[in-house]
Amino acid sequence: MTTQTAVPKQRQAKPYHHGDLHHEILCAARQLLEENNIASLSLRAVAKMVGVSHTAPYRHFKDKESLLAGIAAVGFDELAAQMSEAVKLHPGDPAGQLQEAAHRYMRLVIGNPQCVQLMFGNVLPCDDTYPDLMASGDFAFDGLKNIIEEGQSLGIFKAEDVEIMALTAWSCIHGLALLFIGGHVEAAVSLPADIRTLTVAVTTTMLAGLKAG
Amino acid sequence: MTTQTAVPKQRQAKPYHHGDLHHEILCAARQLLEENNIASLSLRAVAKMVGVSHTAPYRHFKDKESLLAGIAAVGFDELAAQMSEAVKLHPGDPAGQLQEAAHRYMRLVIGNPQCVQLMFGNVLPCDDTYPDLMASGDFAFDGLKNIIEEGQSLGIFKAEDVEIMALTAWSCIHGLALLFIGGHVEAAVSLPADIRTLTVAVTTTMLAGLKAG
DNA sequence: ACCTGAACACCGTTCAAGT
DNA sequence: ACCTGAACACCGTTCAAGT
Repeated sequence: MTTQTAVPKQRQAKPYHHGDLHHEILCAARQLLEENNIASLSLRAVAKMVGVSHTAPYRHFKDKESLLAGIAAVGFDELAAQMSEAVKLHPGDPAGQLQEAAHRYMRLVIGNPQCVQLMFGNVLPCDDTYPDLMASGDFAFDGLKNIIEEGQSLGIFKAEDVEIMALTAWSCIHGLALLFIGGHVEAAVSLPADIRTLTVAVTTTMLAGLKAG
Repeated sequence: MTTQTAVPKQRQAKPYHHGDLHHEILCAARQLLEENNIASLSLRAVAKMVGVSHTAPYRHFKDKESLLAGIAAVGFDELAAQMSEAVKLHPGDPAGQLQEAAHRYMRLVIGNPQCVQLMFGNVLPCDDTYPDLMASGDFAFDGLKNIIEEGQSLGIFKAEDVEIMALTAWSCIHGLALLFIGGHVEAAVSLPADIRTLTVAVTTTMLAGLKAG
């Protein structure tokens, strides 16, 4: 009996259930979220998909809201990763970094529309209930500010308030992305509605406003 | 008995119930929507607030979704009204019209954040299930295009694609408004976070990009 | 015509109980 | 420690029945 108890726990064949239920619930919830909309995501459906009882998720998430916050946090992490990737791809070229970041922002939003609605749609509280939620968002915004500052020091961007210029750039592409996934761009623009063309056009106009006269 | 039946129906003291239950339900739903978030709006709570049974709303709205679409339609109507108001206030001054429209857009979004999330948050289907929903949105966008065209004919805006320029302007202010009500602007911008200042700054930059070189 | 009440299937959450 | 099943209050929706 003493030798049996020495066997490492994680090597036992599915002792009760999964090895990483936390992660599995998060993945299943993300998938179900994108399949329908955010209102019809049910904790019980997530549990059924993973194959556990409908009360099992409460071991890993305090709330339904807490699970939603977990999904949103993954989304913000991916957003921050895309932004730093855009910076790396165009060293010394702030305008190119901004264009690249815009395209990646659009691609991420269009690829995960419901997750984006969760991240930006006033579903989670803005206060510090979920501290790690906003952390990645702030990180992404810091990257944006760095791009603006580099452009200013190179003399190609106007020498105005960095935060406001960064916010302007963010607003532009964020607005386009959200209007697009809401179907409002297709309703408004008659001709091509090609995502890449639209992104280039909007970003170019925005850049023209940011650039030094 | 015959004289009694001649009394107009709407004068009888609350014969069964209200005179305009449709409108009352819509108003109560709007109020409850803004008090909490969109997920926790319940048809039964609306019915209780109005003072009817929880099945009465089904006489006036096919669905919960149909009620939500009704709320969103009111929002789009108000948006369109604000936009045409902005045009009237600054005749012959497209740049001023755009600034005015931006301020009114911001005010409306900040005043009814949950309604805006309903209008633009991928809650309702994009297809023609609710035809009058997008109609007001299109009307507002047409007004925006008219402003751009007037600016082009006056020679103060670039002579590029009107729809894309209008979409750029819309994206800018829409993005700022949605980031603001999501609490992301306060998290990002350190200093004033004054709405009017931000709106002027973002709109000015956007206008600089739209203007002819 | 317009509204009600019972009924059904679903949901989030809690809690004592199982291994 | 981790998971289950019964239980509770709530929800959207339907339908036969009331005035």
